[in-house]
Amino acid sequence: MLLSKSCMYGLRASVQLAGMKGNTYVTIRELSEDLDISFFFLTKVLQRLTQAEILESYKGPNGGVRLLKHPGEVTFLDVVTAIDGSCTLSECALGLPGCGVMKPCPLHDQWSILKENILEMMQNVTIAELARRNSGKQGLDGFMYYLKI
Amino acid sequence: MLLSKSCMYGLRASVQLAGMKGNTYVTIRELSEDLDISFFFLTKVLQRLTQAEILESYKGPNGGVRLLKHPGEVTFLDVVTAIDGSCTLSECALGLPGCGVMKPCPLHDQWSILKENILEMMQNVTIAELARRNSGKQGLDGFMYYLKI
DNA sequence: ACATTTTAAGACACACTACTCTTAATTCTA
DNA sequence: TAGAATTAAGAGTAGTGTGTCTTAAAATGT
Ligand code: SF4
Ligand code: SF4
Repeated sequence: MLLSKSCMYGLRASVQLAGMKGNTYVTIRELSEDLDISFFFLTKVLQRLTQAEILESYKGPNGGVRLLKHPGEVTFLDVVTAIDGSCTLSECALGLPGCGVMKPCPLHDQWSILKENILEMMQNVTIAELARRNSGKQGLDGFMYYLKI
Repeated sequence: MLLSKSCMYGLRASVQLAGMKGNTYVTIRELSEDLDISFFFLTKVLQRLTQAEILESYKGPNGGVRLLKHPGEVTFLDVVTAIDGSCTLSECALGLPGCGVMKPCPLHDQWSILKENILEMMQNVTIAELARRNSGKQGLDGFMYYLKI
């Protein structure tokens, strides 16, 4: 699996938040129900996004989490690195000690291109764009489309 | 990490074997020392390749493992699937339940192309080709180049 | 002040990967 | 036939990711 489950959950939550009108606090309980993710686990994941200053949290009644930055300025990669650390793409094909550009493994030329493509996509796609693509499917809001039925 | 350690080790061993003259049995002990991999762990990994009929093993003195097929007919993907099962690429970006072509997630169009590129590379690159690219580096055989110095 | 709502933080269990070691089975050689 | 070499199979350990729960802290409203 390229991305960890924590990452996927964080992405789903971020996109869901980006797709909501206004930027009010949403409870993690509500998010977890909409996205069909364990409340306890999602709480842990979103704490990392809060620490990374991608989300902002507020305790107490009417509290919850919300996006701290404009969704157009938060990239797919931002969320992934906030959760999984500096990306799962650091090592790769043969995982040789001390490999790299100076000492490329026999797959490096091809592999580094593929890796670059993935990284580029992650850097170019914002959660605002994902939310936009995700809106208005069969009248169901956001990810409900996938989960219901 | 895209590939498991077991996979990387299996690939390194396969490429090393493909790069050797003749197709004689090589002891796992020797392979483990050349590739700087734990003997015990490499034994486990290579057992899977033997079960998958990519390698052939022979017990006793002068025994060891060797390639069963011609290295030009064993792809990168063959080795990966033999070890990690039907590939780490099955799920991906958002890992939504019931997603896919009919119900694409907001990243599917871009992501499926990247995924296809990786799969294509894995299917097109044989261990013979990797061994060829890996030969004759600074006079050191195969992966010794990376490990020594 | 007090009860309620909500996130934060930490402890815990489970599964899986990575790794280690022991024993059994097979084969060769003397 | 005895002993050494070698892989096969299985048990055991450590660490990490995933998931659950409990307690603490903060904010609200009465
Ligand atoms: S040489 Fe390049 S492709 Fe090969 S393992 Fe290192 S970073 Fe990856
Ligand atoms: S819709 Fe496509 S890209 Fe998205 S998670 Fe499913 S298979 Fe992956």
